[in-house]
Amino acid sequence: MATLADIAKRAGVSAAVVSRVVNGDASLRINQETRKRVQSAIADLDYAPNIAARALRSAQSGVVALVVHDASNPVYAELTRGAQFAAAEAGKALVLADAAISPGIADSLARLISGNGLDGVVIQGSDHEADEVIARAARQDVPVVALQARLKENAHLLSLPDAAAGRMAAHHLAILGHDEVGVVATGAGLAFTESRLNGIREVIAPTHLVYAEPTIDDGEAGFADLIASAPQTTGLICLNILAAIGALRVARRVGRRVPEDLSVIAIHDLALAADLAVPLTTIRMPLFDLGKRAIETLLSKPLAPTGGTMVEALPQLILRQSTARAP
Amino acid sequence: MATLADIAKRAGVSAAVVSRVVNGDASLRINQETRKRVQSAIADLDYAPNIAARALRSAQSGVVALVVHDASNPVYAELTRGAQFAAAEAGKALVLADAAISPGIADSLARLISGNGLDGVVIQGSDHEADEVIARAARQDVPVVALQARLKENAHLLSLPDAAAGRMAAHHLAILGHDEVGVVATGAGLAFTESRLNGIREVIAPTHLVYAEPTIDDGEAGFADLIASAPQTTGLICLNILAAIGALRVARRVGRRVPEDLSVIAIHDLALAADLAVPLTTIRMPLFDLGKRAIETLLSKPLAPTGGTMVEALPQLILRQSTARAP
DNA sequence: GCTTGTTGGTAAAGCGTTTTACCACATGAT
DNA sequence: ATCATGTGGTAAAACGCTTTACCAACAAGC
Repeated sequence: MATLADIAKRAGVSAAVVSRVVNGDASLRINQETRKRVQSAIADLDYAPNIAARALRSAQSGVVALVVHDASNPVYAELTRGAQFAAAEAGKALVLADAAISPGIADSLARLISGNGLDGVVIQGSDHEADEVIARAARQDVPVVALQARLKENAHLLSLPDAAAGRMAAHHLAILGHDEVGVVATGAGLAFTESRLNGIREVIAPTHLVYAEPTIDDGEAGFADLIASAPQTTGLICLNILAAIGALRVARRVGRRVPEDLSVIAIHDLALAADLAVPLTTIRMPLFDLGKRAIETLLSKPLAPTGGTMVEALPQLILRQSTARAP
Repeated sequence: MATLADIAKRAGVSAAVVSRVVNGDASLRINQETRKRVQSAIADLDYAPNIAARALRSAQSGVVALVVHDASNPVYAELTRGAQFAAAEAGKALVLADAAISPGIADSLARLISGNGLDGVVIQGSDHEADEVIARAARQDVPVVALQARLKENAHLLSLPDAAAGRMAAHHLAILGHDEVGVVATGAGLAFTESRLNGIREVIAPTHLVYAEPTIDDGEAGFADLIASAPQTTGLICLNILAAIGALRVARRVGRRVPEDLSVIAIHDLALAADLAVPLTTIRMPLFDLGKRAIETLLSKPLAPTGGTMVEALPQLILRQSTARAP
């Protein structure tokens, strides 16, 4: 409502002074009296700088975007929270874009980016849309942090400790004596999937591997295939907890008792995992940290150029009742 | 990168023409040839209008905010998705603010609002922070849609069919013959809680009522109280599914079999409800619609002034295995 | 020759900030 | 007097767009 000029008039100074007071310009030499006058004028008139004018002048929008490919996946809720936390901390607004829910989101983002409406974008998933957004961002010198993706040109890559998670899951089954271990993998062809699988392979050699989408339904189908072709399986690692829940459904249907006949461990944790028909043993991943670090990395100047880093926090084994000694 | 002036120069016209072409100004009389020239200049230079300049000039930011009080609550994920859908549809960016995760979010929002950075805000929950935001928005003529709240000055209220949900839940237990029905209510003092309770009371008279927060832990504590003071209870209505999951934990702990000894029905549905130790019978609420309608209402001109409406979609009974005939 | 209308545009004033340069004035030292 | 040295500011030009008015040129009607 009130503008810089209004404040200036009321305080009997020029707009420039007000601007520099508001922004805490250290190079401004000002009398304490004058500064007080300006400050009370600001308080009196309840002044707040116009966002658009500031953005126009300074070529900084104060907005960052988080693109996820499916926000309804509860696993990513933590990620989003972490990102929100860091964005709030940095005084930036976070806009959320869900590729699944908003078709053509890549276009809108591209328009935002081209129009200088974004100070940075965090992008999760590495499909065609993501590539498009990254390319666009690169041309405008908008920093990009890619999560859990393959190393890209023009983007800083941030990863979870996926190999460690794989190792942990495999190790847990190994010490329980399982030597017929199947894997339901999700995210075929994605970098983090490979890391998890490599982690597993460092410890044991899985006897069977199927790919599925990270959903309950698809985990169901995937594990049905697996158990049909490898009925001797006594241990199962699911790279995603939703897929594991699907697998649990199948196990019950085909009469495998969990954990007596079959041990199941999943990557990613959920509060509700404790309340499932069989409380699920999981590897909790530091997703909050991932989201937080993503925004922090994005906003750090200078942005580490096209590098790759991993969040420091470690995965954590959450022991519940879906795993036991091999029969 | 390219500006209006660049396009104008390349097409041999004035910037005004380019602007009006870009915005599809119907009152612009222009030769087809000229229009083509402008359009190809735009394509050639890959022009996109500068968001900030446009926002400054037109006093419209193209951004709407959605404030939820806890985004980690899976129940509200659907709400958020609906809002995103509608925002994308309308070509607006949606910024997400989580009161739980970002302390002082009210202040940041206030600053955004005062700085003309928001075209509207949807706010869920009705605590002090919410009131503050609403008051601020009102002073700047920024439209507000309040969800599931008490009717406010200066805000348009949008509700779920809460009374119907209450009726449905109660009716379901009633026809199963339950006459000792307890209620774990959430959101003490909130309007939608009262509506749900009223809906229940239209059908049956609950024999016992406790209040809890809509979390698993609190549901646990709440139902523990209830069953201690009203051990004859055979039917339980939880106004929130997380609370119901907590109640299920207690039931197991104290040796009440669900549904043989105790029938449990909850408001709000979750995909995972089917995979719980006892698959939970629920009333699914049209949360996606609520989010979608919220944004649509916000953006409709003129905004229905300070009224109240309800989403049209009805609650839906999702029958699973936590309810049965009264013993 | 005058009005009247139509076509196809243009000029220029902002919108509210930020920032770079510049400057008036006072004080003290030479 | 003059020169330096602060002190405490100011002027004005952008930033890129939208929009209101206005207008030149030409044709048609009479």
